[in-house]
Amino acid sequence: MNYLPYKPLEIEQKWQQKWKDNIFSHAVDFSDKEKKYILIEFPYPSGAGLHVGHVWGYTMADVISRFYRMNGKNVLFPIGWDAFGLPAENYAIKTGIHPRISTQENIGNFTNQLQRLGFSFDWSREVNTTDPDYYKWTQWIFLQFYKKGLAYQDEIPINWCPFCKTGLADEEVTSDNRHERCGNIVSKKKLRQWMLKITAYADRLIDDLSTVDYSDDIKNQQINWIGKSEGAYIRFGVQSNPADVIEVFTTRADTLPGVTFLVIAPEHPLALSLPTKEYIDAVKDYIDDSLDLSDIERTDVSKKKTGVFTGRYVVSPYDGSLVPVWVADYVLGNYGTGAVMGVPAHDDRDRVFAETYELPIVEVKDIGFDAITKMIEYLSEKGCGESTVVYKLRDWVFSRQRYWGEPIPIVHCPKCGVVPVPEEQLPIKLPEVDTYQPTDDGLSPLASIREWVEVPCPQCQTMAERETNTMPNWAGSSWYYLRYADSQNTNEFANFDKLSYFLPVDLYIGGAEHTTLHLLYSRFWHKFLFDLHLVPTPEPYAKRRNRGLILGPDGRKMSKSFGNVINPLDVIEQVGADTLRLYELFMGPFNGTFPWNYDSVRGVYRFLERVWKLTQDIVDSSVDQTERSVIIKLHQTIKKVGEDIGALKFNTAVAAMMEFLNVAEQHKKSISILDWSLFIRILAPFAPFISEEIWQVMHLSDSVGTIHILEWPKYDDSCINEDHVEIPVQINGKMRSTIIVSQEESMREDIVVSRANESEAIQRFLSGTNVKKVIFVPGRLINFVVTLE
RNA sequence: GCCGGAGUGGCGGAAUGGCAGACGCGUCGGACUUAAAAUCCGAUGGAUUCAAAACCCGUGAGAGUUCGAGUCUCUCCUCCGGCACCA
Repeated sequence: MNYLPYKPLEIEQKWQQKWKDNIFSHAVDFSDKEKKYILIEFPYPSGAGLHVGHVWGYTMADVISRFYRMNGKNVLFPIGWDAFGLPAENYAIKTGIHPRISTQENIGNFTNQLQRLGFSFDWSREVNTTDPDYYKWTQWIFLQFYKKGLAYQDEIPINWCPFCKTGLADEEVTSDNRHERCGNIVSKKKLRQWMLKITAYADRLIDDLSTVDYSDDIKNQQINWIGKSEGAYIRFGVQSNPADVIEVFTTRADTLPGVTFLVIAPEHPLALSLPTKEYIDAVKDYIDDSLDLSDIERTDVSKKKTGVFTGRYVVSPYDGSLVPVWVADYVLGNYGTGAVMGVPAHDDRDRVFAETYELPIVEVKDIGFDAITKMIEYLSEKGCGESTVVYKLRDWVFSRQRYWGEPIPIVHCPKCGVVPVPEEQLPIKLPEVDTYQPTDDGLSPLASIREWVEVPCPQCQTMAERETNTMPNWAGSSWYYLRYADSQNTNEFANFDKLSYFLPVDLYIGGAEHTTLHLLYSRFWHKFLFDLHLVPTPEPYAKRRNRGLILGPDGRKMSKSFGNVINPLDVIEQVGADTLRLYELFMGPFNGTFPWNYDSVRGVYRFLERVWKLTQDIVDSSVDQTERSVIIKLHQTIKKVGEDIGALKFNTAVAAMMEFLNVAEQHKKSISILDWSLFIRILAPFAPFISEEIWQVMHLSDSVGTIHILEWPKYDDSCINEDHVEIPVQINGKMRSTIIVSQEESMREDIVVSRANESEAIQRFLSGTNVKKVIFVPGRLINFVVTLE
């Protein structure tokens, strides 16, 4: 016959237009239906446009959302823009184009691309972190942190380029500690910063992981990141001046008798005041040198251990012996107390240090868990120490010296000090500036807008100054999933009842790179809001899975510099969005890593084209009855695809549909339109465009309604099982033959055994042996355990 | 070094402890075509064999548990991801 050709671009363009303001993808507040909240990490709308990695994650979430809708659920599947960030600001520095303008353009571009892919987002709930109506609430939440004492200021070293005179983000610093733009060595500069006290939630962030369904690798990574370790503080008095005390942290208090030296970090408060006259110059030089080193260099394992003696001794609280104090950069200032006791016999790093400087090594006999307990008891009695818990997790540096972020709603008053902006004055909007370059002394570009900075103090009306730091771009993404529940609310960040209906998120899909930052930060914010009774659940995400990584065709990570980036739009131009969606799902399992393969894209295109053609055969022959073998395969496929979607096994779901097509093509003259339409329905969540076209245009149904609100087909159990099954026959566990029996017969041992014995091949293998045992797995297999006669 | 994850055909991958290699790609052969592309049909883990049947070997290596191991246990190797002088 003459087939109507499959023209994906025409079909997709048509439906894309019609779906623009579809409402079947809108979630309903307080519906009687069961809700399902499917969340994807909202994108940063970069100038480069959508990435194939986005497409993969979003397609999986879209399939699930469509599947749940067809199963009668009220699905919330929202989208928004994480639009503050460094690239837009750097672009503005380079071109002078306001970040708001370029961001708006990029959002328009992303929107088109997402719609082109047929994602069934609820566009009525779109959020944008740079919208003052949105960041008003980001600022508001900050004020709540401030009021509870969880937002505070501290002097924190930042990356500083002395040549450009700007502060730098970590990602602007190359691995050899240079500014990526100008190539100059980056140093550290201490600046006043706002901090959020995430450490106050460290225990709960660990403990509550047991209440959520995150994959084990995610849980482990978060636990290791928080890095809880139990140990003890031990205090050593300085010999020359017992008022000075050096406190160390150790997890091995039992090794205290083996202490032969003490090491303090170059950043330690006593590092400059402790040394004797004789040693002070050497110590100063050493500290200057080590502070020039980057963290990466300091913590490089291959680096030689260096240090310098202070000329001072402390007194061991264990036996009163004198212990020399050294300064060395292998001890970090920001972990524990910035000081450690050197026990070279029981710690590798201490041993290397001791060997380098020829310090004594003393072994401790009585070590272990009990010894630790005894030692801590002994120390607490003497008042020289106590048990404690420390964390690797540090408080969150929450300010940036940047323009393109949420202004921190604080006023600094010469009389009143730090004054929070009254809530009714929110949002504090970003002012227009002439230049986006940070100032020479490392302040945000906002600092030079005097008419914005100078405001009367909200408390005493004295002229005061606004905080000019902005928030990091993790701020807006820490609570966006809450806003989706009630995105238009002007009185509160979201209505509690609506939150109670939609929360928690049932499935959160995103990239592994956000496991320890965004995911942890947003859990922290959520718990804080929970404590204020503003959100209904202690955890935001009931289930989290990280998607894997798509590599370039050359097997390397996609990167501009390798020239191996696949642009999803190019793929769509060639084969259409349905093929792109299906291909990415088919590539491999949810969290795997695989290279792009053009030829395999072709294979998926062929599949859709064959579906298209076969539809015409089936409509053309218009039979009422479907061949039994096709019915069986159809119902097996409905079952398999439904189960696979629930288990996030999209690759095998697609494979199952391909298998069905292979069977169906063998019997194309004996498939009813009705049965075929069931197959098109299960294809619909995966390939929404071609399914809709087949449904509405190719007369599979009299209905003109969209296929995407139809019920997911039910499979018939009586159609799942084949009439006859092939049972493998094993001898001593080795497959020797198979027999074919009916479904009922396959469940009966006596019949299967006698049929097996009838088989020629089996008789040959059994001759000359004694059957010692028969293992029978009903419906599955028979195994004769034999010995030679 | 530590913590995760993974090693299966030429490639991506599939397999509740039960017929290893589903599905797709590629390759080979054939049909159609003046020809090519596209499409369709068939074959496709390896060894052995003129060929077929049959048999043998095969899931990183080695042991173990089991009637039976890609799957479970132990030891080792390799790769990927994350963290790392964290006391």
